[in-house]
Amino acid sequence: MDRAVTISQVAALAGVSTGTASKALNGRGALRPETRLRVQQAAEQLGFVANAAARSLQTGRTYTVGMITTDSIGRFSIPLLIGAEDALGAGQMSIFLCDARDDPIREQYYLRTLLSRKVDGIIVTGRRTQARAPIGVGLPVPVVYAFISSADPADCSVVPDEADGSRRAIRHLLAVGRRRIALVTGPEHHHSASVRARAAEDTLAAEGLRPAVPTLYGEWSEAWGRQAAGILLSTGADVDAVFCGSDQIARGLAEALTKAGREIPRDVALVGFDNWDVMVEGCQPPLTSIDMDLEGIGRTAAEQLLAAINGTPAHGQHARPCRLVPRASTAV
Amino acid sequence: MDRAVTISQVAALAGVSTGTASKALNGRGALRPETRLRVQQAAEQLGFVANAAARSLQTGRTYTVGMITTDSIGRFSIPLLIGAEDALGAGQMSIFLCDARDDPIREQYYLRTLLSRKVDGIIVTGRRTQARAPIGVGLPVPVVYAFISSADPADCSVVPDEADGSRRAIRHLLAVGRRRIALVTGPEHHHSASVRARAAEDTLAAEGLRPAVPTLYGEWSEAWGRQAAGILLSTGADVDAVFCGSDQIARGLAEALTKAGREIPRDVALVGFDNWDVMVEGCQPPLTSIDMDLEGIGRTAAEQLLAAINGTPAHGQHARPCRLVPRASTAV
DNA sequence: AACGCTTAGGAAATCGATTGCCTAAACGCT
DNA sequence: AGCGTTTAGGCAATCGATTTCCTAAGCGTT
Repeated sequence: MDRAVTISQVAALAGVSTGTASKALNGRGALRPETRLRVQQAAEQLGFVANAAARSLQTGRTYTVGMITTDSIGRFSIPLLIGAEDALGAGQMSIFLCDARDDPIREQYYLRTLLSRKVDGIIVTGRRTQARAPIGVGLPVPVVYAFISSADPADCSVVPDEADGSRRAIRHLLAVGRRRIALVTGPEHHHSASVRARAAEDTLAAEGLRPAVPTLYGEWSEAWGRQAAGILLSTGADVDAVFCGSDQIARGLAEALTKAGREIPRDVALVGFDNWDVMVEGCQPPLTSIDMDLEGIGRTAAEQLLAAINGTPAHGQHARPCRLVPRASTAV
Repeated sequence: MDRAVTISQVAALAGVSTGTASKALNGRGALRPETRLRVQQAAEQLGFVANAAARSLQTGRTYTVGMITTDSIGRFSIPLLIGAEDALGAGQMSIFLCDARDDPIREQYYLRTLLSRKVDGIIVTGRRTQARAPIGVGLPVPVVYAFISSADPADCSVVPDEADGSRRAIRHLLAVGRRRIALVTGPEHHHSASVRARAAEDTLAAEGLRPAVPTLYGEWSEAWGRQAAGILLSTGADVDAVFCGSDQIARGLAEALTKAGREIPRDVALVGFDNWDVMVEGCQPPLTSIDMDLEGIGRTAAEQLLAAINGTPAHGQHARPCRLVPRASTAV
């Protein structure tokens, strides 16, 4: 545990004033190249690292951003975080991660903390059931919502275009020759579930088709997928494909259908949603799925935040397209 | 975007000096209760939040810690992070999350950044095949390794006692009457795989038993689990239980065994490792598993870090016991 | 030689909060 | 009434780096 090195020590070693040392290290001012070099070597020798607090006190910038996950840090937050880090890391910014755990009190507490730390901006994220209330109004720093969206249209939100994902899934199933397509998804009150289902239905309708059976709403679990398989089988409906609201549902369905003697994809083709590695690869056969490109969303959100920090804020909701990743569960 | 409120504005509004305002807000000095209240109300009214940079410049403490994940932020990092946040949040500290992505250059870069931000301490985490080299020597702040351990025994590491987990798994299988137990796990060169396997073998040996077949090493995947099932069946060995090195392996095994007509747990009991919710619950039947209590490890690591920050550092490797979570796959 | 101009680098203010020291007022005591 | 003691709160230094302004030295020119 050494003692921290300050710029005055560097200046002293190089035989200059602290002001000159600062200029030398930051490439400012008019200095002889030789002096500059001398200071840099002194800094190197002492292992000098500038105190960020002192610097930000002077400059007003901290080069930090806060990331508040409103519900718990989960599977979805990781790629978002990685994407954001990518975009920010290049600009040398650090991220404060705050897990509000779906508690408004915690959320406001974290917001306060971030403001006291004078972050340059804030990214708000979380799994969405629907648009959320803005985290604050008249905040002294820009805020960008990622994955989740703000109810205030003046706020900047970056979200996946889930309807686009659904359309891709349905078009893909149609392209591989399926026509009797069923939809199995999560809770009806969940924004993602209803948006995805509706877009799928609309895409079918555009082809003059309807779901093979009325859309089945349930939960986001494998258990529900298995249960839904039973329901589908029991109706006797002649289904040749199922578009699922999540990979977990798809996987449960795959398991139960296989057990009941249906062969995937020959008898029934399957498409999931999320493209969650362990699920799509663990599924038998491997699962075709829709990828929301969460990393891209994280990256875009961070870029929007940087733009806002630099004075050119974007507004409104930015929907990013999804991507279909074909695998054996829909192979022709 | 309001302008930030400083303590001088609060002081002015309350009609006192900045020094007095500071004392009033921090409960220091000798002030009339009435004055204190007046300042507090002024602060409230203006929405004053102290500038953390200015404060830390003066006090030397930043109330922030850095968390560096050496390999990518993954499934294991989340509970660790949550645990750490728990322990630190209570003490009002914030966490800088840095993802080094298994790149030593990035790692050193992040270390530098954290030091410039004068974090009070650093938690290093990551999944590793074995103990890692210390992240730095003679650092000006305390460091605690979580989940992963440092090769330097003088460093403080908090890790799961994986051997303990294995013993619990084997004892549980013995307790439910199994004797012909097979072991299927990850790559032999992977520290966790070998430690878990060896502890399991030793526990069996202590009962005068040996694994039903030589330990099968492979990868940490469901695919390997399925493949291993095939191997077990083909040897014709009369196995009545399998202890797997991960939940994914166990799940693959469960699927393949069921398909081959074996009933779980009647014919073969299964124990996994990690207690990963989606795996243990998705498995049919639900999987008995070993929980390493990652949240507890994160919490303990943070507590150790706080202790070190407060001047009483711990040294050496602290192994924390695991927990067996019984489910249907080993039900009697 | 005297003047003006450029260049290199120093001195000091500044950012915002904390804190040690000091002083004026109020109080109690003889 | 006078003196010592307590109390309340102000003043100013401080943390470390940046930045503006300023000055001294060095140069060329006539």
